Amino acid sequence: MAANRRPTLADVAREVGVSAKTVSRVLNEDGPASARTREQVLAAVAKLGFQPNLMARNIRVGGPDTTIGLVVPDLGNPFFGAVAGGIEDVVRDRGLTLLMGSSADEPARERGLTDKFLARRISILMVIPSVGSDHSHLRSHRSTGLPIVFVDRPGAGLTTDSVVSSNLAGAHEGVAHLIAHGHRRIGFVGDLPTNLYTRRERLAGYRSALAEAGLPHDRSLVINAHDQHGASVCTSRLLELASPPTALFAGNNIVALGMVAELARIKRKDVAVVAFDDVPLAEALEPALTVVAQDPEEIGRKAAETALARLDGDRSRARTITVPTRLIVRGSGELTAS
Amino acid sequence: MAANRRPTLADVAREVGVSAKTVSRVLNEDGPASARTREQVLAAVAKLGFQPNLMARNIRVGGPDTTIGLVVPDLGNPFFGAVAGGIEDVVRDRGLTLLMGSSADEPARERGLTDKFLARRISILMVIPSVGSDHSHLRSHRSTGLPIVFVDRPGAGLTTDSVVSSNLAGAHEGVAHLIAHGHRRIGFVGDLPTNLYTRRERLAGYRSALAEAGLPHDRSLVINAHDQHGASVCTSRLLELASPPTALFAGNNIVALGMVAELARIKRKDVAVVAFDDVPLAEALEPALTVVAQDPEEIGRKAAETALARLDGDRSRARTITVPTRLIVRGSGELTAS
DNA sequence: ATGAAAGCGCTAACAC
DNA sequence: GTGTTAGCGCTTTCAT
Repeated sequence: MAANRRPTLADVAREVGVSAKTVSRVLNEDGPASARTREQVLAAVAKLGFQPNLMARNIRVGGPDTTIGLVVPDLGNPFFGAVAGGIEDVVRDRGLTLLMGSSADEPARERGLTDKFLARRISILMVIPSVGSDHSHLRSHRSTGLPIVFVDRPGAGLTTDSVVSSNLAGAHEGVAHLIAHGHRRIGFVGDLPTNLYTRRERLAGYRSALAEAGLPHDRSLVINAHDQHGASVCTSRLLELASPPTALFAGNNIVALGMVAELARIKRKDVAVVAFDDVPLAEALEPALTVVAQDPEEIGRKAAETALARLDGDRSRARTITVPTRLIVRGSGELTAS
Repeated sequence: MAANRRPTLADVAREVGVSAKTVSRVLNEDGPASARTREQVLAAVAKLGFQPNLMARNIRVGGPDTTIGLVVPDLGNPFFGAVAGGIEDVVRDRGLTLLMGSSADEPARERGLTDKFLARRISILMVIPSVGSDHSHLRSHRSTGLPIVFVDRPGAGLTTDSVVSSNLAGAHEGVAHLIAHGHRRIGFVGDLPTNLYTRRERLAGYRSALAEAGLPHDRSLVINAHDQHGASVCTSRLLELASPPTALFAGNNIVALGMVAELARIKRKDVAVVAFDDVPLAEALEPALTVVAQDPEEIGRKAAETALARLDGDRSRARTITVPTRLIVRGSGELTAS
């Protein structure tokens, strides 16, 4: 009972008293088959509980496997979960299945995952690149016709399609919102590492908004954190400056959580806040949190659509698709500067 | 340039002037190989950009594929993302990769995914069962030695391992907390459909806490919602009753979001609340949200450990592992009844 | 309408 | 230390 072999095509054929090829024909609705044969085969399949071995099929047919490899930094981060959901929505109809792994933003783990995926002959590769990753090794795969899409951040060493949020414009809009309410000293708490693409773009948006308003750029107001707790520490540190900011901009969802938690802890409702990326319960906070919302599902969908187009023969040059962000005004950004 | 064939073992062998088996030996560190041969082979592998075809290998070796199939209801729900992360943490060292798909809680989609996974000859199957699914068709696979684990909810029609939260005890503890603060009319907003395992268990916990305190069970105080908005509607409906509850219990994280959002919207800070499942920013709310926290990563880890033990030959009878919940008191449950 | 033989890319089993 | 043969489970090609 323990380790029974699974039945094969040959087993089914033997059961019916027919050749393997005939069974194959019935199951794939390939060539012709008499009604009687078809019935018998189907009956035997059901009886034996036969399920075709997809790997064996793929190997013979030679085409890629019907999977799509996706590398994310962290499976637990809802942002990436939403991206994955968007991808799945689009590829489901094509019969593609998601192969997923998390890189912890470490290039070595990212490389290990992509190598494994490639060894499986995936149909599409999608990567949210880790900081410091180099992707030139993927060139030979691209030239084999494998669609590769970088998601959320651009890759390095390989020219291919990518899908990102309007990070710079979104941050600009959020900071401009604060400036419009009279703030002149605005703190920025960003991601780590500091050369992370999204952090650089959003910081650039922060700076451009300041420049547009003719405000000076004070480096002491820019600080970075790796996790939620770090963001809390950064927040209190900024507020303890000799000349503290009257408003804060959070560079991502995790930072936003830490920042809001810290402001609640020290009961500071007078500090204006705008966060990049929406968070649950933003409306229930006091004041309700104003955010620059991303659309992770849409990012996933666009990435999937692009990759499928490539699979269908689209040979146009690599594009970068920008998914717009949206300022959702809820109150926390409208506190006026003292 | 477009659809170049990927190099095979034979290509590498030809390049070096050696047999395919020798290349295989070098790459898998199987049998012996002279230092010189090894070098030449490695050089050729690098030159041609050869990557072994894992599917071909698997088919020959006959063992299962080094993947683990995971069906979740919704990729975007952070609870399931955290479960997936816990699983990955445990199986990574064994070289197993996650194959994931979302069922939308529809039995047909769940079945489609498991069938696809099984056709790929996965090493382990993990399912968060949809309401109404039947799993008796998996019996033949179990008897082939495939470890199957139900996660978060028990499956139907198949006796196998499962890992769940202490739903009943957790809900009991949360409701008892409210009772201890003088509440006698406590509303319960649960999941839909009403026969969902987690809802039934948590409702049972709610009832047992009432019974323990000698409180009557008023059916009009129990109501259900499918999504966040529905939970908001349920919340206001409960509060509009002729004899409204003074405290509310939220049956899951999504319901909690809707409930808290609604209470904030109508500015009711006098209603005590305890939620099942933690939510981000619970500490930053006013009052801070008291929750019965689950540990999704631990659920994932336990499920993975159980499955790996089965893979390693554990033939003991099927177990149900219960991962404890933890009451986190933050304030919202301590409002005393008027 | 069906079957036989060959072969996809790889490795097990046996040579030498 | 290395090569040969056979064969995993399936499909292609060509017969019949």
